[in-house]
Amino acid sequence: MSNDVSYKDKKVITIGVVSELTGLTDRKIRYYEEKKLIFPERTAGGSRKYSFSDVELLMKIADKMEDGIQTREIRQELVKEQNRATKEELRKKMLQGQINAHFGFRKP
Amino acid sequence: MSNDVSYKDKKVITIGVVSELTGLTDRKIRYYEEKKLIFPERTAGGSRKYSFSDVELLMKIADKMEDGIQTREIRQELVKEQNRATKEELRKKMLQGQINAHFGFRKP
DNA sequence: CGTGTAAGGAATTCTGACACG
DNA sequence: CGTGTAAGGAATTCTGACACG
Repeated sequence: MSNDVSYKDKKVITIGVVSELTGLTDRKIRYYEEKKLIFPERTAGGSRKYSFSDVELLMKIADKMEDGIQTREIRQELVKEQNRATKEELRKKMLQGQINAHFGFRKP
Repeated sequence: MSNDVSYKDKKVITIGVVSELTGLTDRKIRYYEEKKLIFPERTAGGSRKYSFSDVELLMKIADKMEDGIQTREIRQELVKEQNRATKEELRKKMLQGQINAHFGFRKP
């Protein structure tokens, strides 16, 4: 189905590199996780791993923090965005279902 | 000019994750570097950083090693590939030069 | 030649807490 | 609330070398 998202969403970057990439301190990055703004995966040993998408999101977060927006609000915005995205995807799937129902669909 | 290559070629993955991703031991990964097959960058502290392209290349290398090909030969193949790519790029640039010469080119 | 491994050390990351404001 | 920092510990990575084949 999807394609090159494989890289952008793969969680492979450790916090030190994320810190370099975003200019944020480790402390801030971990704090935003605590506040549910970001969700890294972990290595077997417990080290955090982030994706390029996470890095982009962290930069957006940094901008909003600079604007004086609280993590609470940012979190709400993110949840809303996520809901919009989920709904959109659902809408697409239902439409596809209609199409399949109309034109029929059999395995080859 | 180029576009989304930004992610694929960005060196951000530490050797432990690369090891997970490729199934190769750290020892092997470092050895292939010693043999000039792969060229990671370094963090300030000296840790190696790889790109997704590097990961892909390592998997290709692993395949060839399984086929009993020596690092020496693999290296030669890689250099040839690189030369082909460089030539191709040069060819494109020269062609573009011809086009600009013919149709003229002024800054707006 | 390609790879495992033990060795010693340095860099990286982790958590929980105190501090300030 | 958001962030810095010192603390102690564990996981990660590094290099050079010996071993085997």
